[in-house]
Amino acid sequence: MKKDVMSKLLLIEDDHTLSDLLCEYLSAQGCDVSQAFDGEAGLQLATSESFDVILLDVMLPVLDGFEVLKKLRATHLTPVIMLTAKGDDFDRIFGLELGADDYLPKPFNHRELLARIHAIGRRIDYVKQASQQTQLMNINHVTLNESARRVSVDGHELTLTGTEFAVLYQLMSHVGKVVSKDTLSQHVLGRRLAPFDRSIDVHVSNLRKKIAKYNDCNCIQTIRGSGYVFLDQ
Amino acid sequence: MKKDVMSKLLLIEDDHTLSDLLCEYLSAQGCDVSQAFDGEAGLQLATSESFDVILLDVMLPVLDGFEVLKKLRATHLTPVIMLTAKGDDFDRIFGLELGADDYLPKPFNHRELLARIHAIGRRIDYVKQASQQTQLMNINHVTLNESARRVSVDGHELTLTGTEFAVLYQLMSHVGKVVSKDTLSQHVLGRRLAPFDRSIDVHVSNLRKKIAKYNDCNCIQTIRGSGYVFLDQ
DNA sequence: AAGCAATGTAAAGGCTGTGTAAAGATCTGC
DNA sequence: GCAGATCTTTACACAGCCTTTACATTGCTT
Repeated sequence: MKKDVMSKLLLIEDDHTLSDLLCEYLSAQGCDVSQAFDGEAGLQLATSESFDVILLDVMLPVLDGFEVLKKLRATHLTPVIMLTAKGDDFDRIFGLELGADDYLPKPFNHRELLARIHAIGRRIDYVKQASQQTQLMNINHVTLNESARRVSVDGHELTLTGTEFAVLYQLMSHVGKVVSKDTLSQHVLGRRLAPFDRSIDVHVSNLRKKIAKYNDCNCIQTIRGSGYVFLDQ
Repeated sequence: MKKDVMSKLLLIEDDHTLSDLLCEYLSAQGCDVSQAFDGEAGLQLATSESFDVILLDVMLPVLDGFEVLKKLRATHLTPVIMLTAKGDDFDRIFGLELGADDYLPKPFNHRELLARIHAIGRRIDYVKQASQQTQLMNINHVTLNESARRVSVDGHELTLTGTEFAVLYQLMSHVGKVVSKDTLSQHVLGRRLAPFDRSIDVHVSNLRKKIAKYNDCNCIQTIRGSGYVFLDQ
């Protein structure tokens, strides 16, 4: 929901002045921006780290933007917004058909760029959210009914608070996957996890206690330094 | 990939001539297009059926495009591409910040519109695909599950510390390539490698010991003076 | 072969993340 | 405005594990 902040971006642009300017603006808007100044360096970075969005200039030394995009798409699905001085249709269409997500002709308004970055992030969040929706889950002795907001353990109904339910729902809808405390905090409490904030720990502790009353399956495991995971089996 | 054909579209546009023209073109390209000629009718259709993408003109009778978008977003997450005669920045930014996925100023090339429709469809497919498949690496007897943070050797589950997992992940995601200690230190420990810092060596040592317990494949090799490499087979 | 630098690895603090009880703050329904 | 429920903060105990240290070993250079 508040993913707006902290997009991890890669800016591939050979004009140092423009690159620094953009970098400064986007950083001020809460993005984490990495820079590359030619196609090869950009591709190298793009394939070795993972970014939320890549901003890719078309006119680049060493390897041009289209080449970078083509090679990147051979292995990676990272969203790409192409930037270009050339404003003609053909270029735009070519970029989009090669697999770019968006295309922004220079000169552009910085705020429009940010808005387009957000648009892509938002769409991805929506789809992820939609694809994880399930009504009734029954995993490892625990049954969770999403729409009725009810949970039972081996048939024994639990009395959970809203937050406890939300935590359990997050964990159960990602069975077997580690869910970070930050993710939990954002989805359950609606805020980033602040240092020394122990709320999530306490909710998990209470949740475990309530579940353990009827079955000591230890279904909620701690992954030190990473988060919590709901175990299947 | 094969989503190219048969996108289900809703075109909300009051100019009948343009609407029919677009409709004809998009249909010829294999899209299933519904038409609405004012904002209210469009919103009605948009909320009662489900579309892959909605093409929304800004200047509309009864309810303008922004209003339609705002009301639609209250309940639906359908992708929206806004179309407008007004080319100014503010309009575009406003639309994007309201929740539009893309923004295309008139007059536009039909092929560009199609390319942008496809770009959105493609992104959605990618995300769906990515969010339902667990990232599994299986190299040289070692299986690593990224999202669950679990590792097994010939089927035997390993108990790794967070740092050991991170080191192994770095090495395995660059199979066959030498990863320098400095790179490892930066990605795994979050700091440059300082002189006399032996942490990485120790973690690699512990990792090897744990893996060797189940299979002495010596998959992690030392490249003296350069770093470490995870060997395939 | 000697010497040096890079690496392997066991062991020992010491720091950090986590569990949990209890107190304090905030919300909610009446 | 009150009472009860719920959430957050605080505090302390504890375990895990990261780093350091020290010494052994390896491999390259001359």
